[in-house]
Amino acid sequence: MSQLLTISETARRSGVAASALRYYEERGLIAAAEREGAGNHRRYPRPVLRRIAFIVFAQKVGLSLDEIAAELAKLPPHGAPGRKDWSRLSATWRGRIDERIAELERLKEGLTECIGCGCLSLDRCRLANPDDRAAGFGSGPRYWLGDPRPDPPAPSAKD
Amino acid sequence: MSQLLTISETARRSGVAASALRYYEERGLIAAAEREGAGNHRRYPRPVLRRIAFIVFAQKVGLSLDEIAAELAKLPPHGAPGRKDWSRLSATWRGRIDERIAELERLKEGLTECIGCGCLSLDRCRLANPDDRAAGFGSGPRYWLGDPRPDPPAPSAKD
DNA sequence: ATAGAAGTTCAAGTAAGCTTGAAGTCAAGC
DNA sequence: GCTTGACTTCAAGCTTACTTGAACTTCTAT
Repeated sequence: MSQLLTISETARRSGVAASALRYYEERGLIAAAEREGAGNHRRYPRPVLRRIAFIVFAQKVGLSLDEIAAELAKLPPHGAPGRKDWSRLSATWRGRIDERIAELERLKEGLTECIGCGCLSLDRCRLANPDDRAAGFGSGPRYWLGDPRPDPPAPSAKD
Repeated sequence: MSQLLTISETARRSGVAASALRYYEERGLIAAAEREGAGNHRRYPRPVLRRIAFIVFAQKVGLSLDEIAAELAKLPPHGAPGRKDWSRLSATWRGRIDERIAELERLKEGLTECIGCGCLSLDRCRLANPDDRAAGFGSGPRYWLGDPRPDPPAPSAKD
């Protein structure tokens, strides 16, 4: 077993399906070595495993593949993120994670206060919890996802 | 303006697009009143607004429309959840929210410990952070989403 | 030399949660 | 009575992140 890994070995060792690896390659997140002399088969240099670990981790943080691709593009094509890359990223990611946690905390509050009271008012909830879907959490109706509201909520009888 | 709301009014007041409301109705999450005498136009009883608020909130908590439908099915067709429904639900939901928060905290830890050290090892990350994608957080490669691993990670040279 | 495992590409399918478009109906105001 | 806008249904499209299948090639072991 050489320096270069076959796709199935990479899949086995990373825990990511071969089809996903091909997909990542197509999207430019990872790259195989020259295929010369390998009969058109992919051969991945070992550091690809770190790149894959990076991808999986970043997805858990909530980044899309596009965003991850943008980060990986700052590295050499076959390089994996090192210490300094991490210190740069970890600040950003930590911020993102904290935002998500904060959102969840607000939801928990809403569970008792805004909604537990029995009013379950959209107006109130929106006040207590404005625009917090922007982080790409869940899917939901598109208005709430950052589209411009066509009309502000009418100041009407409580519903 | 009567007891019954048109779809566009409901949309405006709930902040949810009319198309989404029709979709919710199709999925059985909400129901219009009899359409007799309204020329086949939908008329929603006022409590639908609370049901919609419920739906939006539940989505933020991370429930799928199927799960939300299951909850709403326990209510009368035009009724909105009241105090007692909430106290039943809030325990469950709070648990879910707490799980997600815990996962995010683990990720934050991984940011410094497991990965910040420079190893960025899949094996280590998996040990520190096992199977935590089950909550439907993010998408990622399917193996990590609860599919059986075809093979345990080989105890090999560190990568 | 040849079976069978593993690899390749490309197109199409999947899932969720909607949105959009086409084609037609209904209703209110002038 | 006619236009305009709101409404209807139904089918198809969109997005993300992959998976699956078909048809074919290549490596590995016997």
